[in-house]
Amino acid sequence: MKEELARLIHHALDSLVAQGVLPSDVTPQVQIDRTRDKSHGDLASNIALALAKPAQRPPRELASLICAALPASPRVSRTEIAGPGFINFFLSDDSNQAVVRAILEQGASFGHSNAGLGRKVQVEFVSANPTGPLHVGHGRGAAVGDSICRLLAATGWNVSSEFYYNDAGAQIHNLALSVQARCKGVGPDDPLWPPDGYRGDYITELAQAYLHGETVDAEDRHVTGTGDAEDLDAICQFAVAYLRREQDLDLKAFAVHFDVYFLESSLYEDGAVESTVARLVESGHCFEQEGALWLRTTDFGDDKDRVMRKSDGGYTYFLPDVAYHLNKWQRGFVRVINEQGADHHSTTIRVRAGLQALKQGIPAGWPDYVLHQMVTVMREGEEVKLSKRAGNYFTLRDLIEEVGRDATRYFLVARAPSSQLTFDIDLALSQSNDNPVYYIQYAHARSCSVLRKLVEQGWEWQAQSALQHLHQLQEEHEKALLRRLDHYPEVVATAAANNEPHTVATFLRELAGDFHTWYNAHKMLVEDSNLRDARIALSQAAGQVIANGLGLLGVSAPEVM
RNA sequence: GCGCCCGUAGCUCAGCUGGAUAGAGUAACUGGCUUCGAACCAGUUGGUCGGGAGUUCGAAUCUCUCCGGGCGCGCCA
Repeated sequence: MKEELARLIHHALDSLVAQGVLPSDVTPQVQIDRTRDKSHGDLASNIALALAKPAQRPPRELASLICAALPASPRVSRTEIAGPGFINFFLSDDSNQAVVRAILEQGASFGHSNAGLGRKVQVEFVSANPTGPLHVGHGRGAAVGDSICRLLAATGWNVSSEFYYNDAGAQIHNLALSVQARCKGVGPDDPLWPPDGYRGDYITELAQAYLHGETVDAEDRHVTGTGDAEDLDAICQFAVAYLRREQDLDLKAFAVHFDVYFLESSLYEDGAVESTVARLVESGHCFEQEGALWLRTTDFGDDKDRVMRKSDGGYTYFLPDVAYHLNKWQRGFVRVINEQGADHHSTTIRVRAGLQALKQGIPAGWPDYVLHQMVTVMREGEEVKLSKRAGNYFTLRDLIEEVGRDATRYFLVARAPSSQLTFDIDLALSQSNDNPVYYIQYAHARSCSVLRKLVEQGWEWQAQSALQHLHQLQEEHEKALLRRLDHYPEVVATAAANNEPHTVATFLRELAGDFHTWYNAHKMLVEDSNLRDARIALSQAAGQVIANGLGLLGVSAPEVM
């Protein structure tokens, strides 16, 4: 519809140029917005305000000239000039009601588009090291990252989700030492306890499983404990598999799936790290100092240079990061989105700098980063501390078990990632019935319920014939709902383009509100069969869009609650 | 000290890449179920969009500056 209006306006502007009202050298950006207030019509353009200066005419006068030059369209019922010079467009009933037909015909694919053109996009998220349970911060990453995947798939991208983890570094060594200590009956308060050991209770359980010779089936590996407390390598293998499996279970409970698990160790095994170093040296952006090899990342906007290879010969994490992202580029992902906690934000400029130094033709802003701010968990008015090495965890699993998957996902994805999030457990528990997610699901359940009721009363309803009667929808509440539904494809497209799944959540809250308001104001199962058909069609359409939108957030749309 | 993020109603947060009178939820108060599901709806109260300056027809939104909070500043990952 916006395109249609833009075409009409361009047509009008052309004729004004021909009349000499407008100078011929202006190339206006025609902007068309949805109006916030329905008394301003359905759509509005600020074109007269923007062109007032080059045209040397007052905006309102110019607006009336533009309106006069607009070609007639069956989709526009009238125009109006308002405020400082806005042109407001009131769309025809046919135009507004057409969305119901589109929704019922397209069903689950309504709102989908093809902006991605089938191109390859990768979304990397969670990427927790297998050293402990997933906490709520990981949950936020999972909810946001997974929704971004769903949005991209809905907008025509060929999506691959990826989980990157370190299975061989210093933290993993600490993990193995911690498990070994527990195997030997050494606790955190013992002098023999490893200095940076993991103190959580899950380490004890892990050690027991290892000693009992349990077999662990994780997503990408299967390991049986040998029970040998002296074999640190065996302990390490088992511990990684064990915690991977725990994380798998959490992610499964959260309805999050990964296409690829990428191991940091593979970058060393296949020589990617070495070849990356060689290429960087070749680039001329490296230098040696105090026995270490540095990359001059300040050449690419970093505030200080970075060490790649330490004086002891080992690599810093920076280098595998660059090698990993080169690998992503080589796999053909024209777009990559890294969803991470904001505490990693300093890596963004570094990774991009490293990629630029490689001179592989990688765009300067590649990859995208979505950085979510910290999640603070409150319980009984106090902050729950999330310390990795202390025992007092509050895990993602705990949260899902307490408030449910749907509510957890909705809460974690409904806020802009750039805002800090306070997750109040008591609130989520005690007022779980007032959760926005239930409010939205209830609207969906109601639309299903009405259809059931209709059948119970012996009436029939068929989409095809109902669509003949859409002109019956004349109530203001119905028009508001139609406007909202029509907005949905644009919400999805914008959310996908900007990596902003929370805007879908906001939209759904508003849509559900429109639905509930209408539902309470007007009876659907009326005697007038034409009106009844039309209202059920609208109700079905609203239910469909709610289901589609919730699907993008990984939240279920139950038919009965 | 430097970098990134944030500051909007008592509380939790939206605000569509600069638009018209800044919105929801929650809390408080007042109403609405013999009628399709009251997990709902209608209404009232609640604001110096942290302060100040700038850019322009127009700023919560962009720029600068100050104040306040979070995160990060390692030859750790």
